[in-house]
Amino acid sequence: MFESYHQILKRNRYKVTPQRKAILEVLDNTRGMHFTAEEIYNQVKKTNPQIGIATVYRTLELLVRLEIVYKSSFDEGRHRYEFYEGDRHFHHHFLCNKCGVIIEVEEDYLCQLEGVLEERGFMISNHNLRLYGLCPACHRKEKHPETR
Amino acid sequence: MFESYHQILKRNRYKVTPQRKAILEVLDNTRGMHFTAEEIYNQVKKTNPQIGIATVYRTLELLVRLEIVYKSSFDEGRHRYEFYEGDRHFHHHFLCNKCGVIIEVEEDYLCQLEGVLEERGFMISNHNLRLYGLCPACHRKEKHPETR
DNA sequence: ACCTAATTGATAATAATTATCATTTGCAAT
DNA sequence: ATTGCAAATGATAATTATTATCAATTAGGT
Ligand SMILES: [Zn+2]
Ligand SMILES: [Zn+2]
Ligand SMILES: [Zn+2]
Ligand SMILES: [Zn+2]
Repeated sequence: MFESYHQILKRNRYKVTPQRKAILEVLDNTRGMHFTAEEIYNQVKKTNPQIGIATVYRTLELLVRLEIVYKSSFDEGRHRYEFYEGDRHFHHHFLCNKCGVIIEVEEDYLCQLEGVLEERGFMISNHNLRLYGLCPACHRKEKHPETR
Repeated sequence: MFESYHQILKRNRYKVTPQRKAILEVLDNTRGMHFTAEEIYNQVKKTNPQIGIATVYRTLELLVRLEIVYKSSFDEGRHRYEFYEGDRHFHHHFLCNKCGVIIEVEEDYLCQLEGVLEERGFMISNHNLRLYGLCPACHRKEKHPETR
């Protein structure tokens, strides 16, 4: 599984450097999280203190190009990265307006809409859906404020 | 209709300046379009050559705060603005991978997904969906390249 | 062990957006 | 109509995420 990223790099004639391995390891250890380049940089520095942030940006772009990593914007003025789990139709993200948590939503439910559009002549290759509101914890607190 | 924006500004004790009127007018004349701050700046300069781009940014932020204007990111490294048509559940956007056109999609089709999440304890207040692929024109050309 | 093109780290450059601040102005009260 | 002043503006500096540059280092094939 971790070996396979090694293979993908070799197959595309990219070198397997300690920096690239360290960045892949951080991403692998934080599945389900959505980290910024700087957050990944700070994680990687723990094991590779000499690494430069330019290498982190370059490596992330490479991994995005190789479709190993998915790059998202949640409109915060910077990007977040996570392992690409291999679905062309990627999972959705729920963002809590109160606590800021990002929760992944695996259900698709867009097939119907995409079907309508394809009947209309579109070809849909991907989608990006963000849902906003209150996560269950914040929603519960809002309904029962006395339990705070 | 244009009067109402005047009213909204006054009601919230903001001054109705020529710059704000000019920016609202540009947005009003380009409904269905999705312009960047700079594009709006260039439009407004035609009637108000003295305007500064800082005023455009400030006014757009104000209008977003007043929920008159909606601000979107299409991951191009800058934002785009359009009149908020008053729906809390905003229309979707289709982006053509080939010609770059942005087409609005009015159909919702997210109620089912949002219902599932609300059963799970979430409260969904808004969503943001971007669809990617080929617009009908580009899709047709791809299927019949000889007609180019 | 050697060679060389790829990679790295430091840092400068870029570009969108925001902050600063002196000047101007909308508008409410006179 | 005139005045007073907080709000708004325009010019521009600052900020911030990201990209480009380039000399030094290194992975991986020979
Ligand atoms: Zn929450
Ligand atoms: Zn995710
Ligand atoms: Zn197209
Ligand atoms: Zn739109």
